[in-house]
Order: sequence, then structure tokens, then C-alpha cells
Amino acid sequence: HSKSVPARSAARRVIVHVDLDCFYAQVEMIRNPELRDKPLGVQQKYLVVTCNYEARKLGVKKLMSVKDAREKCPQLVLVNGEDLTPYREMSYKVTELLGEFCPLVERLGFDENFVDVTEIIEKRLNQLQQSGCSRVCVSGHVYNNQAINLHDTTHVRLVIGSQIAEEFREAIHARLGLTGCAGVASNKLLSKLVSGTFKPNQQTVLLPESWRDLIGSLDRIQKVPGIGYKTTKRLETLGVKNVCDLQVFPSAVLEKELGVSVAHRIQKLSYGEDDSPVTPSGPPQSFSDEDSFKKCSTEVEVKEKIEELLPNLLDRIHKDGRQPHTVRLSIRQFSSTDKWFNRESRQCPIPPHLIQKFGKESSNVIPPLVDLLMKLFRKMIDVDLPFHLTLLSVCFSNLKDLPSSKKGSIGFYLKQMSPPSGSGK
DNA sequence: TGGGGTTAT
DNA sequence: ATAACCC
Repeated sequence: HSKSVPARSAARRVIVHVDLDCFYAQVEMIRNPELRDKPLGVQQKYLVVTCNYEARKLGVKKLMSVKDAREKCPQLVLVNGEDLTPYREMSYKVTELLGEFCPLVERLGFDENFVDVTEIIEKRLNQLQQSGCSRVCVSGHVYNNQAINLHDTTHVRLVIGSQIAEEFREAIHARLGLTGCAGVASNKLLSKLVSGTFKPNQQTVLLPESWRDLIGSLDRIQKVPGIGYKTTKRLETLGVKNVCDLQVFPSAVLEKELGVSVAHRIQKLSYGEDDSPVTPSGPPQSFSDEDSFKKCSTEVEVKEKIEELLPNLLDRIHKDGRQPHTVRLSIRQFSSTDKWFNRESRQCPIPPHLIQKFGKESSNVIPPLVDLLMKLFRKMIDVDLPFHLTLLSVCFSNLKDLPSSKKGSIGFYLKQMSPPSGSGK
């Protein structure tokens, strides 16, 4: 079936990137409609992590401190967003909805999804041919206002992609009440970059002839998705400051500094090339819950914090229906220099007799789990010496389906995968 | 800077 | 177990 792309050597994909507008703030406005017309910020600890457009007009920015935000905008309404449950739930509804259109949906964080719509377009092209219709009309913006050539089949396919993107956004709005942006292009990198070009609640398609302009519009190299903080620092060492520098930089030198794999990948990114597939995310690989604080310096406090984190986590695991086989405890220790980046963790298998208890309603898994986690804690921290933690995190991973005998509410969106159809071999 | 996630080594 | 990346 997948080998049915023979002579069409331009076997180009069409990818849609969907990016919800100020997601947490939108969810909060749905939860409490009175907040609709007010400047709203979502607060975690002393940060405003996101805010609605009312607030942005008044000068509030993402990740601004609460102090600065209130100075800028005294009327700002703040809601606490430290419990991600409502956002996580809405996030999966969006992914689930996109999954109704097509199986290739990949999540990126809570508010972004990539959808490979190549196959949907293939079907629509056939329908169009059969009905003898040659009129196709673009939805939303065309990057650079580039003229569309309807004799160019690549253009036509991207235009149909723009129509599908419009349907995605309409469905998300009609069914979930959320607005967002979309970008349509031939790969994930470009679709993501182009989705941000017209900003709230709009969409943009990139035609292949304009990729240079899109890439060239990136003022800093870290704006390339996939080139992060560390790589940027090392590129600066090499004198590579912008995307153009990276394009023409000698590959051999780059490989020596970053390794073959990274060097090759990011240099292709600098040409707008990205052959990474849209990988269906499916259900989560891990469940974690964390809390940060100013100071935690006794074993008793650590135990209390862990006990606070567990109920919520166990609830999520129970609703998921799968059983975790690994637990991890992560900490962040206070340090005046290098304040944010140093996390350590220890993990271990969950003993089988505890795993069994996970699904059970009445059983109290918490005390033995706390014990297990405190053992992990003592592997990291000598409790006889003074310590100063600023974060604790508990993560369950290595999730396995329970043996099919056990009945439960498998509450997840994963569509029943059709059993391996190829079977031959 | 929060409170999450993923993959590669 | 860590390090990099993403939001």
C-alpha cells in the first residue's frame, strides 16, 4: 500500500501544524466566561506563564514575573494554573479531534499538533478529478502573498491542505470552543514556522518557492525548532550567528563540534529540510507531577511533598488504565550560581506486588510508594548532611497494558489500531 | 523563570 | 541517568 507512490517522484508530503492561541488562558476563559473580556493571566508560582490577548495589548508578556505584570497592568486578573489537569484534558480532546480526520497526529507540548494530511489530499484530488472540477481556492493567507499556480500540482496539493487546515480549526472551534493558528507546508519544520506568521486565530500556507524567505526571516538561530540553547552556544563559539552562516558553514568542522548526527540534522534544517515523519503520539509515555518551592530541607518535608504529589498522579494512572513499571524521583538542589538546570534523578522498577495494587480502588498503594521514593531520595541525598531542595518531581513510566483479562475503563483516545494488515512475509 | 513532555546517548 | 530538545 505504501509502495503505491512510484513515478510520482515528487512524493511530497503536506503537513499541517496546529497551534492553539494562548492555550491555558483560553481554557480558563471557557471554565469561567466572566473572564472573557478582561485581561487575564495564568499564574504559576511568581510567573505569569501565559495571558490572553486583552492582557497582551496592555503589555503583559508570556513568562513575565507577576510583579512586572501587575506594574504594567494593574487591572490584570490572575488565575492559578499550577494544576495542569484542565489543560491536559482539553489538550487531549484537541488531539483526539484531529485524530478523527486522520491517524497521523503528533503532539508537541499541550497546545500544538502536527498532522500529516498527505493521504487525505490524495483522496480529494481523486474526487476532484472524477467530478471534473478544476477550481480550488486557498483558505487563509499565502506566505509572502505568493501567486498560486494551479497548473503546479504541488501548489494544488498545498491549497487543498489549506482547506483541510481550515476544517481543523473550524472543528476545534465548533466542538471545543478554542481558537488557534495553522501552518501548511511540505514538512514539520516549515509548517511550524509558517503557522506563526499571522497570529491569533489565522492560518498560512507556504509554497515551496518561498522557503528561503521564511527561513531568512529568522533573526536568531535559536528560532529554528530543533536548535536549542546549548547548540546555539556552541554555534556562537564557531562564529555561526544566523541561519545563513549555518547554511554555508563547513560540514566537517560542524561535525567535529556537534557530532555527525546533530551537525547533519541542523544543517539540513537551515535549508528548510526536515524529513522527520509525523509520529503518532498515542497515549502518554509517562505521567509526572512536580512542585517547586523556595526551600525544603528535612526528610519529613520531603515525605510530605511526595505525599502531596502522589494522589493526583495515581488518579491519572487509574484513569489511563495502564500500569507503570518504573518510578522516578527527581530533585533540584539550590545553588546560587547556575540556578536553573541542575536536576538529578533516581529511578527503579516498581515491585510486582505494588503494581498489582495500582488498579484497585480501595487498596492503599501510597505508603509503600512513599517508602520506595524515600529510598530513592536517600540514594541522591545524604540526609545526615544539610540539604536545600527547590523542586521535587515524581514520574511513572514504562507503562504497560494490563493483561486483557482485567476489565477497566481504558479511557484513552487511542483508536483501535487495526491488527497488522500486511501479514505476509 | 513553571509544570509539564519527548528522544538520544 | 543524564542531556538535549519541545511547549
